Amino acid sequence: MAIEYKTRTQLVVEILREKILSGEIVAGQPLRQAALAEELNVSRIPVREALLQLEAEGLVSFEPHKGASATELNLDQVDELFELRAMIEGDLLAASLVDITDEALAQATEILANLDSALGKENAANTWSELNSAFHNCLYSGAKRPQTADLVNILNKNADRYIRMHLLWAGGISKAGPEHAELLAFCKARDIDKAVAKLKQHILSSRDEIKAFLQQREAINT
Amino acid sequence: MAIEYKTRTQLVVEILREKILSGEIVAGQPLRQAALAEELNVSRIPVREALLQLEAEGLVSFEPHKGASATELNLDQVDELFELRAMIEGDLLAASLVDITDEALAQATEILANLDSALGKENAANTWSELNSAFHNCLYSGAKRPQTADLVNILNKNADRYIRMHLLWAGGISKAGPEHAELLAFCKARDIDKAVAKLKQHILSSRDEIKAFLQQREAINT
DNA sequence: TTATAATGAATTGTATAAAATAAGCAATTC
DNA sequence: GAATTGCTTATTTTATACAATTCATTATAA
Repeated sequence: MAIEYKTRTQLVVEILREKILSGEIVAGQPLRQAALAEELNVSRIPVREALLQLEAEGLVSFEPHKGASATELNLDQVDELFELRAMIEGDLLAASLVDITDEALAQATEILANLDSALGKENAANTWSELNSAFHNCLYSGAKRPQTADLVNILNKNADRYIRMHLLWAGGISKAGPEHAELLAFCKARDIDKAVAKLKQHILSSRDEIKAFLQQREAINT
Repeated sequence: MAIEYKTRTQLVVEILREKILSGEIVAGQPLRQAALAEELNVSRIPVREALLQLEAEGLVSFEPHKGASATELNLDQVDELFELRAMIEGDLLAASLVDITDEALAQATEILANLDSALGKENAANTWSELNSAFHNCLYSGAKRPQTADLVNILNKNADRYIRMHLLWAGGISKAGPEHAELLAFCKARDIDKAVAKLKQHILSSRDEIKAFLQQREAINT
């Protein structure tokens, strides 16, 4: 594999994104350009540009002259985000299953095995969310809709923070394991309707668990 | 209304976006930072940051060390874009109609009148696409889904280039006028199913006209 | 006391200069 | 003569320096 040269900006994007998704940078916290630049040993320009990119992804909000901060989604926004995902990913899956390859399905099976075994281990939240994303992308690979796939990935980056938070707190989306297996089974059977229904239900049930958790946390903090 | 102070970056974004949407900057053409900076009388930093923002909107593609260029959509991508729009906007309209206000509908009626009269005049494409966008947003105002609305607006900025191009070339999406009127009528009647069906058909029929135009142009250029 | 204006520190936004990178062309090797 | 290597130049990327803005604090006046 070729060595990938990356610009400082790209590196900073990746570092900051990971810090936000993992919760190291907590929502609402102001992100001072100078402080980040010094911490990462770069100048403020790549930091600024990284923050702009993260704003486009929805992870950061950037107000002119006032600075950036990690965004936080309220309950309504979580609702909106997961419903968007259910709709778009459902459509994408339907398009994909029409001519998905056996290789893709085999790969999904493999990822699923890793996914289950990842739960107990160290750093579970990070690897789990990465594998989860890979599993879903694998199922969508037949769709040949690159723009839609990009959009789904951006939406997932937003959802990811909440999924990880929930993983850390509750040890996982409790129903994800069996749901994934059922979903994959419908896909292998090429039963589009049932697969799409299962996927939507899967996304919306994780939404429900996350919302319940957020509500609980809110209640404690007031 | 208060005067809005804008950063140079924001001004550059607006200028470049308009140039791309209007076709003044043609797709594929490289966008040299130094040249743009001199032309607009700013330094390269705000130009860079503007290009990054436009990349997030999908109007520009930015390759490290190689520079930026206005993106061009091929036929498949146009398909994908308009189908995404049909799905998301259809869902948004359905949610909106549940409790849209009479004021919003009255406003939409007004915009529609302006829209029809805008067609003959000078600069038709620019004002038309602005009013078209306002009309649609008006119909979605009841949904209270700010994130989805943002997403729709980004997708529309991409579609806009093709809509304007088609307007300039063929004098308008031929069926848009009557389709808008029918759509509004269904909305006023709060007939969600028919309104959504009409909206989707409206988006997809404009897709068809645009694709036909693109195909024709492609045939000529080869 | 309250409202308003002035002050200054902290922070962001922009310009310019320096460094890094890529692409094209000439020189060299085989 | 084809392929490779090294240099030149154009361009982007990053650093540093400076200007503009915001926000909190203090001073002033009603």
